[in-house]
Order: sequence, then C-alpha cells, then structure tokens
Amino acid sequence: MPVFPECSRLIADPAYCSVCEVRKTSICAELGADDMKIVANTMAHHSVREGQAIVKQGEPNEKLYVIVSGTFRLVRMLSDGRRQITGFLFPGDFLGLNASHDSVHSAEALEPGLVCRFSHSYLDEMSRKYPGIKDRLLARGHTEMNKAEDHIVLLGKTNAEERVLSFLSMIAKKCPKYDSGRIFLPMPRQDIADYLGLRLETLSRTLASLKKQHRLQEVSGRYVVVGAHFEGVEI
Amino acid sequence: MPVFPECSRLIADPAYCSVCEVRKTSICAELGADDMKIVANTMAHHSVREGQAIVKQGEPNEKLYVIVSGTFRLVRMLSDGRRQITGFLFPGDFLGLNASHDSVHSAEALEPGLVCRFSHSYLDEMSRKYPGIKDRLLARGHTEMNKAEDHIVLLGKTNAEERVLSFLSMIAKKCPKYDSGRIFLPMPRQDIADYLGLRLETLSRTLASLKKQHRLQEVSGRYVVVGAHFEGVEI
DNA sequence: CGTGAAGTTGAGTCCGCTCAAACTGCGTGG
DNA sequence: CCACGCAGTTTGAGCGGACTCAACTTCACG
Repeated sequence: MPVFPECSRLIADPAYCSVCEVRKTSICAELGADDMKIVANTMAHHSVREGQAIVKQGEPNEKLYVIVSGTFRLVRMLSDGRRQITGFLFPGDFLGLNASHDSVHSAEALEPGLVCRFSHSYLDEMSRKYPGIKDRLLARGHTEMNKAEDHIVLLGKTNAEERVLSFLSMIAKKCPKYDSGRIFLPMPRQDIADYLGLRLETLSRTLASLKKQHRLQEVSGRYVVVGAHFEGVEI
Repeated sequence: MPVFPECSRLIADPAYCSVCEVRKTSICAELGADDMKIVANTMAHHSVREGQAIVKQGEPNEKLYVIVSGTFRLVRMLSDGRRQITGFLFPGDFLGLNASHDSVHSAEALEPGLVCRFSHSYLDEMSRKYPGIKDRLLARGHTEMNKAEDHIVLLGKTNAEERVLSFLSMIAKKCPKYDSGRIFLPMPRQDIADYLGLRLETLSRTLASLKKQHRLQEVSGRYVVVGAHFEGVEI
C-alpha cells in the first residue's frame, strides 16, 4: 500500500496568530490589531496529543476552543455503556460555545493537533468591545445546527449503504480530496460505526460490498478511493 | 374513549404581549417598556391554521418566529421523496434564527396556533439597543443544539422500543402530563415514525407491544397513558 | 349510512445484529 | 531476522427484528 500524505493536518509550526490558518473564519477576525497582539501573546496555540480530551462529558464548559489543526471526535457515553459519536470537529470548528451548562460530550483528539483557547469571561469582555464577536458565535452556532440536522437526516436513513456513502461524502468535503478521489479517514472504524449508528461489522461489510459493486475503487485501512460517479451522493 | 383536553394548546385569546405566555423566555423579555409597547402594536400574534407552513424548505429565512401556542413539525424532504422530521416546536421555541441562509426545512402547524414574527432587520436594530437579545438568541441556539444532539442519540439507538420510549419521554416533558400519566400526541403516527427513523407499521406494532407488556397502560389514537414505572426512561 | 384518511394487524422476506474466528499491520523483544 | 502479541479490521454463519406489501379496522365527517 502506498503511503499517502495525511490531508487533515495543517502546517502550524509558528504558534503565532498572524499565520493562523483558521483566523479569518474565527472570532479573532473581529479583533483590532492591538487586541490581536494581546491574544497572540496570551493564548497562542495549545498542542493536543492524540487521544487527549480537551473537553470532558459532565465537566463544566469553562473555555471556548477553536480547532486550528487536527481532527476531534465528539463522544457521548450513555448510562447503559453505549457510545454515540455525535460529530467530528475539523480545523475552523468551535467547541464549548455553551458556557452555562456542563458539557454533554467529550471531545477527543484523533491525531495530534493545535487548538486555541478562550475563557468565556475573557470572551464576554472582548465582545463588549467588539460586538461582532457575538455574531460570529451565532453564525457558528447555526452551522453547528445544520451539521447536526444533516446527521439526523443521515441516521434517519434506514439502510447501511446510504449511511456509509453519506458519511464518506461528508468527510470528502471536509478533507480535501487528492487526485483520483482518495479520502483519508482520520478515525478508526469503531468511531465511524458509532457515528452512523451501525455495528462495526456492518460498516466493514458495507464497505466491502461497495467495493465489490465498484462504487468504491479501493478500501484499505484509513484510505478510501471513491469511484468516478461518486459526486452525486447527497448528505 | 374519554375526551381529554388538549394539553399543548395555551390560552392566548387577547393578542397583546402583556399576557403572552412565552414572553419571559423569549427575546421580548429584554425590551424596555416603551419598545415593548411598539412591539405589541406592530407585531402582535399571528394565528396559524392547522397544516399551514410558516417557513418553507428552500425559501429565504426572512423572519424570526417565536411559537406562542400550538405545536409545529420541522420537515425535511429529501430529493428521493423521503421525509425526515428533524424536530418539533413547542410554545417558547424559536424558528428561523439563521437569517443568512435559505431554510433547510419547512415548519408546519400540527394544530391551530399563534406565533410572533420579527424581521431580522428589525431584530438587528433592536439588538443594537438591547445587546441582551443576542445572548438570548445564543442561549436558544444552545438549547436547539442540545435537542438536536438528543435526537441524534435517540436515532443511534438500534431498537424500535427504545426509540419510542425516548420519544414518549420527550413529549411527556414538553406536554404537561395530566394525572395518571396521560400524554397527548399532537402529531399523527407518520410524523412520529419519520421523526424516529422507523416505518409507520413498526411504530404501531411497537406501541402495541409496549401495551401488551404493560409498560404502557393505554394506547388509543392521540393519547397514551404511561405506566407507573415510566419515569426512568432516559432520552 | 358511505367515503376516505388514519391507524392496526398479518405474513413473509431481507438486512443488520450477534457471536465467533481469522486476518492484517505494527511494534517489541528474542 | 523471525516470533510474538496486540489492536484494529475483516469475514463467516445463523438469528431476529424491522421492512414490505397487503388487508383489515377505526374514526371523522359529509
């Protein structure tokens, strides 16, 4: 198997905001040059190890996180031991918007990554100075909401094949495809299964079946190569 | 079968904001007395017929709606003709928060109801005067998000029985129970099925099975009477 | 009554789940 | 270098639950 480059990891070596990949879509875009400097000095990027949880289910939501690089899974453990992945976070996404309540899920890094962290009190202070920050937060809330609705529609689909194709279509959008439709999956099969409401084995079988039907050209570990007529798949 | 009163219909005859049932949880709570008077005069309550869509999928989100009374379903039609109910709206809920995009779903009245309507431009104007309005909108966005996540968890559950019980539990919370655990379902079976990702027949069979098991005392049309040990059901 | 919409019930099929075993890639240590 | 273990993934066989299609019942309303 050839070694593909990992597509979801961004270049983020210099931990200065001026070169931040997601700044233009983040709340920082609202800040003036002077405050930007303060932010750059005080909160730079925090690196996150693979597997590390930046937010834990049941613990208070003290900070707002902006994903700079890396991918995260949102995990909700149910009282009966089952696990539901409620979403994945990609660079530019926010986490911990809801300051007032305890977190309903954990956010765990699927690979080493970088995040930016703001305490909600600091955010309140800043948003008095820059009211546009709240608009950013509102807008982000809406895109989160739309993602959640897409997930609902996906789970409403009864058959496994459709769910898997919808999922691949979603990931393909997030994770820029390389030539010939290669998609890198940053998460293990169990996470995908828990996201799709399917058993691990069913997911595996469905992928195999799609390959046999030539709707997927290649399924090999973390990489999937989609066929030419893949574009039509809707979320 | 006895005729139960409909529990989701609120008294809302005088269309004046001063007696509005949901004002304290709505954005209006932020307004000063003078502006409140203007709102009362200009936007009072709009009545909605059963079946009427206040928002249509694919059309621009021009207004923000606050549900004053009645119940609404959020319907998303897929290109292949299937239907997914992404949620239900109850008094106090908001609709059309996302001004910038076309609506991803239709909102249809399940029974005659009242709504309050604000154009987004008016809302922007007001929120400059009362910054707390944006906080209200943010907070509402969070509760919407939590509802969506609960729905995701519900759909992730594989078996029909659990989904139906979770659904009943949700409705019971929204719709104040009468003595001896009577729950009124404002929506037809097909809507419940489309909400739960189940077939109509499966829903019907599951309800019958729950009754046979004495986990539901009574299932009759739009009314369900839950047993004594129903409380433990989690979303 | 008759009619149509909404809901229930029945029979049979198929798909996804369960339990189990095998396979793969990968790092460690002999 | 291979043996070994381990976690992640795939494959197999059989079962059961949800779907499909269909008929039936119930209810609201003229």
